Amino acid sequence: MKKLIEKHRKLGLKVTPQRLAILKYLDGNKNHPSAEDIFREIKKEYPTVSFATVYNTLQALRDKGEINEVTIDWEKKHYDPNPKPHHHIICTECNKIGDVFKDYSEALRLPGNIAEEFKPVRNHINFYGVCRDCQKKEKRRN
Amino acid sequence: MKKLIEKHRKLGLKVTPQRLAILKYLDGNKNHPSAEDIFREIKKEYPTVSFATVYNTLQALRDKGEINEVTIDWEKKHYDPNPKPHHHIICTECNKIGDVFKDYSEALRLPGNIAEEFKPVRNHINFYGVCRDCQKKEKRRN
DNA sequence: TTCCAAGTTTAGAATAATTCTAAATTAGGA
DNA sequence: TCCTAATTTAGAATTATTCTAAACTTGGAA
Repeated sequence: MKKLIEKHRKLGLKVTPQRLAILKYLDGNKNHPSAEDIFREIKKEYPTVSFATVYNTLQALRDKGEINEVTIDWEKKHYDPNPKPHHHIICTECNKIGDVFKDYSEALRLPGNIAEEFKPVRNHINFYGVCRDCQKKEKRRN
Repeated sequence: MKKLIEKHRKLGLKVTPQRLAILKYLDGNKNHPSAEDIFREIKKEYPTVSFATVYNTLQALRDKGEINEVTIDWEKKHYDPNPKPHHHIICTECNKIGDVFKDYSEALRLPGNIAEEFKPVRNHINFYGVCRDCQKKEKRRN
């Protein structure tokens, strides 16, 4: 709590109550919330909070490298407070997102012809699959 | 031309003039056009064509597996008439998209813990980099 | 060749995530 | 305590995409 505040002051971010609420909500959160998820949560404590505040804060945190924008869901961005690079898997049935902590970088060399056209900087793997819950539902249907 | 028509009739798609124009525009196109790119092109020949037609056709083709939706650009979808699975690289400066034809699937095993939670079905790698033109521009600026 | 049902096209409205605006407020260093 | 730069807010704007419902076409069948 104190640490959260100090950490963000040091980053040059003013710590407003709304921001603090967002920081607390994100801290350690493994659910890959969307901006709306965050907005709804913060609204409970600060009923007048606006979407702009949520987006502003998320952008500031992203620019400071504190959070990752997750773009595996075409519908909307999700936010991941784990700034360590990693990959994601999404359930094609329910859109649940999971983390994939494994460094594949050795294997991800670009073929020569395209390496001439582009200087690669980073990469991200999107895995698509079916989560446990949806596998169960599938079975029930059959 | 004749082949394009026959091929799509066989897929159960009615071949209208607008569709044929879209098919011809996409055939062999390596530029990863967006829906708007396609719309603007078709509009030259069919000034009353609507976005709905472009999107309908693209969806039909996608559902038949004839084209791939490319989602590497968060701003908008792009369309790739090469139905063979492959990966993409996007220039972080100008959003130009390139194809990466290499099968990485052997290397992309999921770690055990996440494999218990999700049954993987497919994957797609997004590479981010800087294209030749933008590398040149960068140099000029320095 | 003609007919017709199912599929397609169209203009425009609707949707939804995100960004912008400009005025009011607040954090936090001096 | 003050002050300025950053932040918040409500609401409007933006943008890609989807939806709607009426009019029109396609292509197989009679």
